[in-house]
Amino acid sequence: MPGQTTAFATLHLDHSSTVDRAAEELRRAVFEGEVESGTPLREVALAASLGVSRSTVREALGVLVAEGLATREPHRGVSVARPAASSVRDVCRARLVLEGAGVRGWREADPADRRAVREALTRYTDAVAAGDSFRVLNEHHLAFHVSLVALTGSPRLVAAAEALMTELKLALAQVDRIRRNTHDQAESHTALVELLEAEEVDAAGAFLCDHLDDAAAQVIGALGLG
Amino acid sequence: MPGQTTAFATLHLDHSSTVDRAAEELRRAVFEGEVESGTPLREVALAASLGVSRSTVREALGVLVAEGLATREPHRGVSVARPAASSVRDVCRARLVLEGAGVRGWREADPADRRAVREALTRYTDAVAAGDSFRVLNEHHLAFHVSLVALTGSPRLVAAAEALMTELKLALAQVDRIRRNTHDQAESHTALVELLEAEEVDAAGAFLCDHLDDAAAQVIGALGLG
DNA sequence: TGGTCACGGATTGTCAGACAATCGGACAAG
DNA sequence: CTTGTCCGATTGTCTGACAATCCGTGACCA
Repeated sequence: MPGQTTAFATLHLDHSSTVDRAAEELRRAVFEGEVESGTPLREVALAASLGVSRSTVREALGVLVAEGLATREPHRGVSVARPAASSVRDVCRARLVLEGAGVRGWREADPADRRAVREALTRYTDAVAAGDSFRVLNEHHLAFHVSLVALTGSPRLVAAAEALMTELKLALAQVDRIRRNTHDQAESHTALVELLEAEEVDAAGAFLCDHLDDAAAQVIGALGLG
Repeated sequence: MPGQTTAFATLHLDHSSTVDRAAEELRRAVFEGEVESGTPLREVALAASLGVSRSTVREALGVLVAEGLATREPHRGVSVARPAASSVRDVCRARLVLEGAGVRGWREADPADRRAVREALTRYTDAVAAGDSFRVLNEHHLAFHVSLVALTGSPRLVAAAEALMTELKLALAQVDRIRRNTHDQAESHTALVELLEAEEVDAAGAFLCDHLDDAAAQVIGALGLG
């Protein structure tokens, strides 16, 4: 029966639970900047607002907390996490380790993963050229960096990198009005990939190191945490 | 008012919630090998067994799932995760990146972190010499490896490493009767630290690479997953 | 024989409502 | 300025309920 597995490849069905959708809605609200950092997320209010029960809200809040987007204090509830300068620095240091490992492994990496890096870059630069919204630019930008980690071929490192990016998106959500020069960013990334294509792995690593240092400094500066 | 902050520094109070204790008990049961991998964790049965409500059990199960110790399939419930050969390999590859970063940073690391590595090693070797149980040996062994990651000074990388170790403990729980030669292991770790003390960072990195490859192969072999 | 269908028990996902424990603040008293 | 007490708000946990879903079993039919 050839073709059976590919026959209805375009069909979808939403298998998401109510908790998933609630968590996603909360994430969106956080990234969209609808709730400031530090805002307490009251269970009853959210339940009423989302039209679900308190149990469901509690579970969704647990997801947010596990992702690091919110913090829970016993008997005091969950509030949107407030990014500190130290955590931004730590995220970037950790990223350097993960992405650096990917960059160093460029030569031995799976060709498919290398192709994914190129594609992530073009998606990003295309979005910049198209003048897309700040949020989708961030999305493509961070996806590119994750694709570097994917060069290691390790799903767990990719998952760790995605967790870091989530935390970073939280910080970026607070500075979305402070538009950095995304065009420069895009060029910088193109240069990085060109170094990789030339197999100048060490140079690419050094480049990445500077890039992440810059990123940390910019975000911290924009947050006014100097 | 000098001394106020340090006055009652030794006092403690258990602030753990029922969910925390339930999750801890489940973890213990998993690591102790009381439940095999793949065993379904039924909510009502656990609630009755632990003497808590189903809501509490559900939340505790969510914690286990988030830690990777169990997997949840929609409408099919939570079961103890079954370690695959590929995941063991991936965990070790990821560990190599994290621990390798720590080892490479030995020279620039905080002296306190370096001391912590030495202390973790002696705790491990002491436990081996004292003929401690298999489980506490694993605990000390993995703690040593985490202390290597801590050389990076990044809490997030340490957290990621701890997540990996949790997954490994799950796999090790299944082979605890297959006693590996832990004495060799201890000597191997001592050799690693001696390389570090001599600031032979590259040699230490290569050593670590071999060590982790061995570890992966041993665990996979013991699991009979070839 | 082999495949489809319907049924019933078991389990999860979600809900509603309840109550004690805890927290934060206001306010009085020493 | 510290201590003690009260109160409203909120969380942590429990109980009970119900629809949706899954899985096995057996009937039914080509």
